[in-house]
Amino acid sequence: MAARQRRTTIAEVAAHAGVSPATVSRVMNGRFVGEESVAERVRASAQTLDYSPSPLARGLALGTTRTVAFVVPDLANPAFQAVLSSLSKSAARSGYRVLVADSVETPSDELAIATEIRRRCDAIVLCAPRMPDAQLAEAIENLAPIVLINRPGTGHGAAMLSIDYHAGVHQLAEHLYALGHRRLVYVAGPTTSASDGYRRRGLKAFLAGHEDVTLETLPGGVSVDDGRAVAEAVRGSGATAALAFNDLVAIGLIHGLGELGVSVPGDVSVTGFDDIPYARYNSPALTTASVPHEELGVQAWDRMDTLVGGGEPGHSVLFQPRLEVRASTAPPR
Amino acid sequence: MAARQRRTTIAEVAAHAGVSPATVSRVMNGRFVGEESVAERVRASAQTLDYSPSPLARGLALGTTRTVAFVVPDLANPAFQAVLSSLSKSAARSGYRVLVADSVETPSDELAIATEIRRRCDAIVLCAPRMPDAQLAEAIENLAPIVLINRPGTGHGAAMLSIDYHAGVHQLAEHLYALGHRRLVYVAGPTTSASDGYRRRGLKAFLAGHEDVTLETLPGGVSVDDGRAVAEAVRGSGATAALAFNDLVAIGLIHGLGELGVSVPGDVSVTGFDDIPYARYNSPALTTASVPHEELGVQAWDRMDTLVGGGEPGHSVLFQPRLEVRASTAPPR
DNA sequence: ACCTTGCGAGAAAGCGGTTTCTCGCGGCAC
DNA sequence: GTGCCGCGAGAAACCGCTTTCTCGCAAGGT
Repeated sequence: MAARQRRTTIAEVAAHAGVSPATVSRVMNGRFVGEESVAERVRASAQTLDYSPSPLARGLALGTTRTVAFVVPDLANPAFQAVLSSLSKSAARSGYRVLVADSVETPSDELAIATEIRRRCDAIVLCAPRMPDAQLAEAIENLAPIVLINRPGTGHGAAMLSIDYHAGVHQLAEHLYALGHRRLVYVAGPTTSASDGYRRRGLKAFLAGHEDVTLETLPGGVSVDDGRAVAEAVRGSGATAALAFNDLVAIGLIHGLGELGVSVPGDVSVTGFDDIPYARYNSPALTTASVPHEELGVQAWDRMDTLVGGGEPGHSVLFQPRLEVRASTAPPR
Repeated sequence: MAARQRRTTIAEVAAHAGVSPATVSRVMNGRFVGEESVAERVRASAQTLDYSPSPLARGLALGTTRTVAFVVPDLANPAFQAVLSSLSKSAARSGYRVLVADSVETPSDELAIATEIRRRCDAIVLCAPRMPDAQLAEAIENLAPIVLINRPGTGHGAAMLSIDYHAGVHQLAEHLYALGHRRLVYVAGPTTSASDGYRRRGLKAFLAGHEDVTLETLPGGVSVDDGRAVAEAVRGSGATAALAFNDLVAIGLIHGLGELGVSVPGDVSVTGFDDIPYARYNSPALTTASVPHEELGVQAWDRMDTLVGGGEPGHSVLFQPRLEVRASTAPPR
């Protein structure tokens, strides 16, 4: 490897141009008010020496890094990837970069990870579904400016962008009900996950309005493999339709059922949640609740931007999922 | 929003513990050799004041940020997401974070983006398929330590991790040939993309060994939409099999053909490239060249780690794709 | 001719750490 | 009793940049 670069410093440029570092700084930042010839000389020196200010030193002096953190449970999840991709693009337009981290290997460290990464930047977009409400409320103060994702109702002066899981799962259940299904099974997510809680409550509300429906809940997970693993239990449940925690689980479940010779939607209907890009290309195409992940990223940046500028968090928003009926659901046999 | 936090500084801890900042620094970094009681007092003060050193200030003093950049053409591409996810996990184990950026909105700025983001951190993992060889060679020096992805052969003292597109596409073509296909069409990627060049050369090499095969090349792209858009042209080509630039294009193409009433693999066989997680769940499941993206991320970190430690870039590695035969290919009618 | 203004630009003090250099002090050898 | 050594810990320089403070100097007013 080539010897590590030693970048030219502002002092060198100053010496080269025969001015003080202060002047170079002013010229570089457009705050220079003196003679144009001096500015020109500084610019020429900077050019010649291939100078560009150290973001680190600037950050220290200015107290701002032009970087924001993005922390989610699992970067491998396409839903979060969609948010990240759009957040990164939005931030880039304002000259900000995004620092990423996930807590998949150590769920209990959500707070520690967020705290650590937050110190490296100006603000944080956090999705911490497993952090207890009380702990989160306390953490918000230290993490601010912060945009919280998927924690509807947690309040406490943070900007909040969430998905109405309750409504989404309700819609899915209504859809299945309308098709004629009366025995449902819910393939749950992580039991400690807040968003799983909202789904459960949504289903409970649905059940309250439909006395003729029975619902069984099966422990599931968040990944394709989790879905595949629960296929046998779903078949054993005798249900005619399964609501999966998310699209990944649904896809895994469908293929797991396929391996057991159970056809979808012939024998069992299956629904997902998220509408990841591949939901529509799955075989059969997945009926799901569509979540506007890109919009979430864009809005997250907007909030972030106003917060960093010293603005208020603004109102919480609860994105309404849109029922996306595809081929994985059909009337029961 | 709550007033912006003012973190406690090392000076405050020093004052509180009745020692000098130097001592606090030494204690915090385990370089303290004096009386244990002093260290204990410092630790207690740090605890009380909830002190943690500013990574920014540390970075400036130490000349290291414990951050690496990850720059790719498009963060929305699942292939890159897989690499990022695994890179981030690997880096995290060593206490490093990953800063991301993509150049999808301004392909010509690949170099500018890489240069800018590189200054914020210690090293960079770069995938810049559209950057001219000469420009890249020149840039490497400024960007080092750098791990280059998908630029086999570019050398110049950078660590290089690549996919053997040439071999991969060759395998796919051989597979189609073995099935009996003689009229092929290649749905190309961006013409300025280096990896598209390797694929073209791979196909040319294949053709040289099979005089009875005709190959047409169609302009395509990189996304599902690009694949869908080219469906009509593929049908019009009269070919019995199509090799798509990547899995996304293949998936789009398959569904585009479906809309035109052309069945896959009944009427036309289709292959992809990458083996993204959804390739196997597509309908029909996609025959493709499987690329070890997670492994790429892990290895990228390994290289990075040794480079940052002052080590040598090591040998270039060319990952061999594995032919993954699924349901999207079959003998021609 | 003298005192203000005002402007252009440098000196220096941070930002929050790390690290080299220095120094006081107690213990040991002679 | 004196000199030297070593240890513990503080003073100060430094990382690279920003910004307030300061100052010299030329212009303008009386």
